[in-house]
Amino acid sequence: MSSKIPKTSPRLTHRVTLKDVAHDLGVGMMTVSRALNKPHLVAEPLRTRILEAVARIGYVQNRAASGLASGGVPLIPVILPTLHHSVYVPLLDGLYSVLPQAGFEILVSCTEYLVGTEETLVTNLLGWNPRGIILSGIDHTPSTVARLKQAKIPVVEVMDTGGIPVDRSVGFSHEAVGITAANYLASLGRRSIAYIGTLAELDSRSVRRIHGFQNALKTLGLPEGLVESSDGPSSIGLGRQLLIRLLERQPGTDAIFFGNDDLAAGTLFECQRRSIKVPEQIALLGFNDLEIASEVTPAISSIATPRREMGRLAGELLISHFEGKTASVERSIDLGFRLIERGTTKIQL
Amino acid sequence: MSSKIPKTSPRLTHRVTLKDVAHDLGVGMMTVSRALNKPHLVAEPLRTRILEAVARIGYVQNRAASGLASGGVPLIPVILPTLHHSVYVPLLDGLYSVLPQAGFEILVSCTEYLVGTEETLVTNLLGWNPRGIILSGIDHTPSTVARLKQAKIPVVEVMDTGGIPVDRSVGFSHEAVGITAANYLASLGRRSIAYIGTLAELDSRSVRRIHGFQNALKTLGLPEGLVESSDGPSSIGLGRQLLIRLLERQPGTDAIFFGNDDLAAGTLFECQRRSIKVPEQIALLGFNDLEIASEVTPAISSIATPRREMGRLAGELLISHFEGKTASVERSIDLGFRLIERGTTKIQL
DNA sequence: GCATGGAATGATAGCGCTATCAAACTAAAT
DNA sequence: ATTTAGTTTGATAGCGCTATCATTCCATGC
Repeated sequence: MSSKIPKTSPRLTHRVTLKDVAHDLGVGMMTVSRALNKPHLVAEPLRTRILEAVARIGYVQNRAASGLASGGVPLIPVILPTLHHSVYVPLLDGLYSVLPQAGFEILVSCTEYLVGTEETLVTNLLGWNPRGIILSGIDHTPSTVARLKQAKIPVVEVMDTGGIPVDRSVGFSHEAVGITAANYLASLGRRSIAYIGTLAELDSRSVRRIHGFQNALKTLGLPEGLVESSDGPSSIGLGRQLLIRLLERQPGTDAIFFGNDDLAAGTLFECQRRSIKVPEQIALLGFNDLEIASEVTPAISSIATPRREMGRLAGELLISHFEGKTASVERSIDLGFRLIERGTTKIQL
Repeated sequence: MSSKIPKTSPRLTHRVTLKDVAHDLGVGMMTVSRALNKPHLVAEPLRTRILEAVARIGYVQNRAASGLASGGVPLIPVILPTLHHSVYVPLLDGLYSVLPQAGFEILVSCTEYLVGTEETLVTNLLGWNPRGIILSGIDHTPSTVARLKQAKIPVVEVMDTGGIPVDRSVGFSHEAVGITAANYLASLGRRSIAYIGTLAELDSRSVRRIHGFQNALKTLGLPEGLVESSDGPSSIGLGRQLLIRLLERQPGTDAIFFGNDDLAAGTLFECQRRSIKVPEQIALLGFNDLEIASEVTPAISSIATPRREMGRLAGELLISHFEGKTASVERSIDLGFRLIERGTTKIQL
């Protein structure tokens, strides 16, 4: 025995492998593999013995080996902008409500709106040979798009519509949101309407929202909406700060549309501190319908976005793709949005 | 053409492999692999040519193959309770501030406090052969612990201290938090002190906090603290509801300690709606020092927890382990916490 | 001139698993 | 009994990469 030194290095301590389980039972590796992955292909008595042995020995499938051998990993990477506010969490919820039960694992990554991050992430994530991928937004660098197409896997872009999706997209029109916001605030008789939001370099959705907003104001013959923005992540405190800056620049502002509800909440709190009457003096319209919007007093009017629904649908699109019945669905799905009137735009009885 | 049917199935379309790059340049695969993973081992002119070819051809490393061949994946899975509130996001920030630059990818999973999830997740995640793993909490099923030990990789448990860590732990004592809260509220002259929180089946940290809280009250000779809890995820709205239930059960409550700041905010909002004076009639003490606590008026006193620091330190512990200099550090690190007095416990000038 | 040694590159053998095909066995049909 | 078809199991060949060892090529020093 021990005649030769093994060719391979003494790796991290020897792990239990399929072979160990197979030897233990005196069956072939393939049978064990089947019992685990395609149980219906193994006859009952054997299958039970195998599963029992697997549990007893503590065998855990090596995902790298499995993925390599089978040419792909049952994994769906999701690239979100950030988790620093709760905006994208419902999207994950939606995904989690359908993908795991179809046998897919979800891998969450965030760009934090940093330039170049998406491309790096996409490249890395595709290295796993995932079965599909979910991105947020519809703006990607050309080489990112090339990579995605080269990967020949289904791609779903969420959170936005418009343009030609790489593969499929599920979202809503941010431009339309901006228009709706402007028209609504104008319909309340407001004339000096501003926008408060964050404006990270890569946040083209905000840009489109602002674009729609400004255009609608122009169409209405109203003065150009002042945009007060910062590049930090959206937060309550930032909403406070931006209001202060805004009022310095344009004290007569009588309505504000926000890029996110936490900003609106910050502004509301600052207004209360300064005894500015909301909505009498300034009307506030938030975005995303986060929990805080409905919980403060007065409750913040907001534009609700179908984030959970988007996640669910994105997941379902992928699943139906894998089941081969994908042709029927249109490539770009617009889920719309909903304006919710609350106390910061309407005087409550 | 098409003389033989290939032995292997026509996988997902042929991907660019290392071999393709090597052939393109007329060099060995190993040299390409080195140029990518250990650049210093490849002489300058060749290295540049290789990297150029890689970019031109669009080669992406197959992570499964790489992980299989090298006996592990530069991946650190992190198992958190939930992302449904922003409590754990700073922890991720801390991890992201150190692990990626050391070459590790982070894989986030959540248990959502569901029974059995952690064990399943640990099993699955270990299947990737990660180099280390980060868990939250110090309570795991025996078989989870067995699996972790069997994996022979560094494990860091965050968010809690006490007991014997599987490997290492970084956190603070929830029991001590409970004691501090009770003592502090009592020191303000409060006598009917309650607790409002969530109490998911697996949230042993809440249990320990409540335990410390109740014990401290007993030591002080105060009536047992009423616990009003729910098993849903913590939220502003839930804080409102739980206050309503609490006041029905014990109208004379003059101080409340919360399991999370969003609950405290909900209670504050409900108090304001009901014209209950805070802090005069009821003092509120939150937990975690979330942004909302400092932004509402009156600002909510809270117990700040070092979540970002925990993440950073957990990451650094792993890194130093890989660098072999791990012996010096104690196995369980207590980072403590900090009581922040604000308007909901002290009348502001 | 010829060892000596280091640096750069390449050939080879797996890593642990699954797809494939072949074999063995069973049951039904002829 | 013998074919036919279906079911169950096993042997084998990679998946694409990296660890290892062998080889080649130079510059040194004696």
